[in-house]
Amino acid sequence: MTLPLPDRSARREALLEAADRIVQRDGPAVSMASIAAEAGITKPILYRHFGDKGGLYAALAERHTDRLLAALQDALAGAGTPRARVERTVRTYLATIEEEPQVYRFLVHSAEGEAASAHGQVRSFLRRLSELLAVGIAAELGLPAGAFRAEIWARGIVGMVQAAGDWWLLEGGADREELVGELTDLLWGAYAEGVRRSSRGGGD
Amino acid sequence: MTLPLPDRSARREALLEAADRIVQRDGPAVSMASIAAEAGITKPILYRHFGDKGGLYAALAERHTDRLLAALQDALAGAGTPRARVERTVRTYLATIEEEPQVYRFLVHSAEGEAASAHGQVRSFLRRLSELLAVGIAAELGLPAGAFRAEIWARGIVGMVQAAGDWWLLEGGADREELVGELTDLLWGAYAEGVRRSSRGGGD
DNA sequence: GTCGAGGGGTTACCGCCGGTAACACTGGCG
DNA sequence: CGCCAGTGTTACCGGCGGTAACCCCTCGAC
Repeated sequence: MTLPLPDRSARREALLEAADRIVQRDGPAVSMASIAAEAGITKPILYRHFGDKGGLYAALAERHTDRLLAALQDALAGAGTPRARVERTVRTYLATIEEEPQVYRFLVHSAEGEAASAHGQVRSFLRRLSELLAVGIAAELGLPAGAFRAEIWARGIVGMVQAAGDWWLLEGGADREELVGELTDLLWGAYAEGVRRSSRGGGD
Repeated sequence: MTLPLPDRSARREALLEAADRIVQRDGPAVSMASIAAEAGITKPILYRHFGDKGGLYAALAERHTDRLLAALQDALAGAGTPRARVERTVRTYLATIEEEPQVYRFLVHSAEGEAASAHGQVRSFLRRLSELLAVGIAAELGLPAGAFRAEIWARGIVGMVQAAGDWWLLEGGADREELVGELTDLLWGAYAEGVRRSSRGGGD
């Protein structure tokens, strides 16, 4: 391997996959030593690659976050009536957290306290999702970027779906379609009210 | 003091107040040693009183949770139109988290990971709030206790307000009344849609 | 071939945490 | 006086995140 990036990058990728395995097996509260053991190396190598625990968590979260956000964006931006798009997005979210609950727990739980890396804040999954949604909502309602209303709505909607999904997940995870229906109704009601109010005037 | 509870209870109260001071000063991630130092004693006494860190956190959270839940219940159950009651409840919630952000952070953050006491799960603030709201919603919609819809709604509503409030708080905390208005609109729209759908049939 | 230089890897450590065992002090009681 | 119970302390354990110091293997220069 005499590539521009000899094997640093591949090594890093392998380490992240090892970390991923161990997180999926033992949950998000995992020690650096156990990750290193899973990767067949020792701690200092991990630290040379990622700086500190926050750095590793951030790198690990970024991969999953990118993937999940892309899926959600596709679901929301696809074809269909607005209501169908909302429903599809909710379904995508719930299906993902049901299929990979450990990943989901890691993403939601990691940014709180654990993953405050030394160099710069880690924009967590929920934060990035909210930011994306805020842009979409502002566009949908004809509000300027960064409008207070759009920001609040995005945070509120994300929080609603996250909280409901969280409860549903640890309650057993049955009846996914029923949950999709309920959440879509809730969001749709809120959305309709918002459109009504927004078209009535008062942007920011 | 020759009361039925000699001074065990008073001592415990004093320890909790010391813990409260130190949490309000240093945030929710506080060591047992520093709490003990603030109380003027050493660690083993703390452990004799509360078992483990989770026990102390649970006792500390319970006081604040009881108080906050009572205030919210009063706000929701008071006089006025349904919309006014929702608005008043949201305002109460936001005012509280604005006035005591450290307490709020402690309540929301503590139950996640840190405060899993050895003897029994700690029903966190958000969980208790959701349970209360679920009962109220089920009654309001004429659904049986524990109905899936009421549970989902309660979790979703709590999550929405919590997420929006959280963002607003760390974004500077300006314009509380505007946030109250936005959240009330959102919740009201969702609620109206739900009533419509619920009266149309389909309970659980 | 021999010798340095360098870098990937390890061991062994630090300080802090939650949690606990074992000991010291002090007062009542026969 | 000896004894006991309770209360508080010191001193420790294992494990964590994080790091310093060393070790050894390779590679190029002479």
